[in-house]
Amino acid sequence: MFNKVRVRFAPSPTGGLHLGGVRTVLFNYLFAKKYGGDFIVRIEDTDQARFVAGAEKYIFNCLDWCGLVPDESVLHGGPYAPYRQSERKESYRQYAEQLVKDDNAYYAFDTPAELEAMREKLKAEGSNSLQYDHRIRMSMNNSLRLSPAETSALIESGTPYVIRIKVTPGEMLPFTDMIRGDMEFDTNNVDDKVLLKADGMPTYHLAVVVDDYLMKISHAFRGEEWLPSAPVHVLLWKYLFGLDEMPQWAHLPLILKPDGNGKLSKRDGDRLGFPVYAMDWADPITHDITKGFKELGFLPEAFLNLLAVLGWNDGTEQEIFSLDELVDKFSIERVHKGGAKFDFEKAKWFNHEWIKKLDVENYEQRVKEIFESNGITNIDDVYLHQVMGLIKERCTLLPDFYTQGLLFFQSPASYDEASVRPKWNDGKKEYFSDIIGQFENLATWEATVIEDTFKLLATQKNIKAGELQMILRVMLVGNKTGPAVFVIAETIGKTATIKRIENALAIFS
RNA sequence: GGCGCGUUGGUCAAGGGGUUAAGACGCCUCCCUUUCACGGAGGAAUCACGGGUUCGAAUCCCGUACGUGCUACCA
Repeated sequence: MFNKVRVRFAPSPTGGLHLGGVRTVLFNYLFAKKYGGDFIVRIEDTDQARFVAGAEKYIFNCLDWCGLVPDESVLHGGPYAPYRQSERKESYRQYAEQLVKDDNAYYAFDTPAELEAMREKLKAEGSNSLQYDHRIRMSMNNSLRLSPAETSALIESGTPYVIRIKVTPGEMLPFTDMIRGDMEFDTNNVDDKVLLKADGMPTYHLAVVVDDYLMKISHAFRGEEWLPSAPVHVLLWKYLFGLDEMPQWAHLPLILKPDGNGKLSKRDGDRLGFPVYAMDWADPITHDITKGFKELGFLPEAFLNLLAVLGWNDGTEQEIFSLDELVDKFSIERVHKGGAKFDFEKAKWFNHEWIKKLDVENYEQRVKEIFESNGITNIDDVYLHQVMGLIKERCTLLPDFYTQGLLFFQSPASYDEASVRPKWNDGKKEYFSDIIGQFENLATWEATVIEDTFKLLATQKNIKAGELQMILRVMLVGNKTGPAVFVIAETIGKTATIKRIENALAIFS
């Protein structure tokens, strides 16, 4: 066991960063910070066919937005560089060859067509296992069956080959998972996985084990989908470095689709109208953009919060947690075993709560950008700040500040006449003509003063103040929504208030 | 098909032999406000099924069902 807690997040840059990925990073981060350990980000780019240019940079952008800063990574440096697997290629081969030497692995020359034929044959025979394993390896084209001379002849002639692990059947492999407790795997069901590919790149199986050892990883968190291949990793540790050095594992539950069945995927987001990626992901080839939580108007605090409580809770009724609180309260034992369906409605609720909780200073720059992208420029920062304070409790997503706040920047484009017409008459018309004059004469323009003036005239004219108030609201806002009407009047100012009443009067009369 | 993992309201979930089975989201009603929202008070809705073990099971055991994952020279 290593002395210091060292955890790692190891994404493969093949596209956007989805919810499950961010949650894995988050749990890694919380665990590392809780125990004063190191949080390492290593890039798993051994699959050149699926590697996507720009994806690595994108991943770091997402981490940056979330505030999950690595202690060691490609970007941040560290004592165990390089942190990109493609740059560690040679060291993997060395370990693979060592395994062969120790008779724990072997060379295999089977072509893809031969492998396919093998599976077809097994299927035809009604076998319930289509794996390349102890049952069939002696009938395949590998160094186990071939003589040493035949093997070296093939290698020297440049025949492509892979290195496969040699799994000894009939063994029970014990294994402890931090979330699931003690488990056991029967090696009879474990196949001879490829460790080193024909192109010289390692597969994930070899690379994680070697890197975890070399980078002194003490705890490893990954998705539940890795559970079936855990015995391969345990075996590799046993063969290469000894089980005592193996990190402790935690297999995280999956995040599932809200409807139907299955793991949440990018397609579900498109189909159901919510994001599954942390930030906008632009496909470099098709240029399709997949929406991200950030761009949709989520706060990073809310995003992290909702992810943390998907599959974990601290046992109390608390649901809103800051990152610091999470570091303090996180415990791996309280992570669930079962997958959780993602609920976008609840996700929005978290954002709403965080918008209310945080001072607007934390996000006013982003809101300003939203206004500007909608053509509202020359915004006064102090005024925007004031407006945001007035409407924050009715905003769920950041763009709501635009829809809710536009009335403070522009006169209504249209009016809810259906609400006004039934109440409209000459008395009301006269009232509003008169109120303009009274407003003009007010020395102080404050909500309470405006309200008093407004109600006094109503009493004098013997008109119900409530009805007038509704009409005033439609005059100023265009519809029956928004904060307290006299506060709106105060905020937009005397001139604008009078102007808007005059505009509306012209239309209603 | 084989193997693994899981299963408390629609969703997230607490609870790990004796509880009126918490709480949250969403939904509904009411109050506040002559608006919407916030806030407050209520409501409907749950232990997958079948067997055990036990005085007693949502909790322990077995089976079944269902869900989900893996079964690539992908991670």
